[in-house]
Amino acid sequence: MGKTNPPFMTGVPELLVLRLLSQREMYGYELVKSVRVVTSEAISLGEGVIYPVLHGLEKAGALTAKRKPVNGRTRVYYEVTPLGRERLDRLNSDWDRISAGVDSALGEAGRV
Amino acid sequence: MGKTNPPFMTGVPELLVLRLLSQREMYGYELVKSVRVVTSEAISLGEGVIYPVLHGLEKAGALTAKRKPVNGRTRVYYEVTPLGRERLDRLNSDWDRISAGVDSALGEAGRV
DNA sequence: TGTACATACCTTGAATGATTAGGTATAGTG
DNA sequence: CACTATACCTAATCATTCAAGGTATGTACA
Repeated sequence: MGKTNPPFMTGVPELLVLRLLSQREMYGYELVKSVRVVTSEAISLGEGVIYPVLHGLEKAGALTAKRKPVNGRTRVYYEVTPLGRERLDRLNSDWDRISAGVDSALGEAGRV
Repeated sequence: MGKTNPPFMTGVPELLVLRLLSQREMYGYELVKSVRVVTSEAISLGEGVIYPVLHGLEKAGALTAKRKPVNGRTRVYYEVTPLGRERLDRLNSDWDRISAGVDSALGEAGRV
C-alpha cells in the first residue's frame, strides 16, 4: 500500500500541528484543512496522519483534549500544554538547523 | 539503538549525497566529511548512514561505482548516472515544496 | 617496538513514523 | 432518498535513519 515516510516529511506533521495549536485551539478535522491553507497548498495531511499525531502528542502530555458538542456533532478540541511549547521550540530549532544545513549544501556552487 | 528517523531527516542523506556527487565523483568516507562541511556543521551523517544510501542508490541505478586503489587502501568512487540526475531533480523540487510550505506555515502570524 | 589515531570499507538490529485504506455516524442539500 | 460534507477513528505497511559493532591498512610518535 501507498508510500510511507516520503522524503522530508518526518516530523513535519507534528511541527505543523503544534504550531497551529499554539496559536489557537482547534479540532482534528479543522487542522486537516488548516494545514493546506497555511502551507499554501504545498502540504496536505490526511486524517490518517493528523489523528495519530494528535493522540500521540496528547499521550506525551504536549496537548490536552476537551470534547465539545457542536450542532449535534462532537468535536475534540486540542490545546498546547507548557510541555507542548517546549516540544515546539525544540522542533522549531531542529527545523531551522536542518533546513539551513540543506539550503547551505544546495547553495554551494550555485543552484538554479 | 539510539534515535531513528529523527525529525526532518528523512530523504536528506539521499539528497545531500546526490547533490555532492553531481558536482564531482567522491568516495564514501569523503562524503561523510564533506556533508559536515557543506552544511556548515549543521548536519553530520555517520558511515552507517552514508554507505547504505550509496548501496541503495547504486542498486537503483542512480550511481555507478568504481574501485580505485590509493596508497594501498581501496576507495570506491561513485558517479551520478542520468537516472540519478532525474532523481536529484525530483528530490530538489520535493525539498523546495516542503520547505517552502513549512516556512510559510511558520511565518504566519510572525515568528521569532 | 608498541600504540594510538586517521583512513576506508562494511553490516546488523531496532525503532520510528507517514501513508493508504478502510470504518462509523450525523447534518445538510437537492 | 441519495449524496456530500463534517467529524471521529484504527490497522497494516514499509522505508529509512541511526548507533554500535566489525575488518584492515597507513602514519606519527615515543
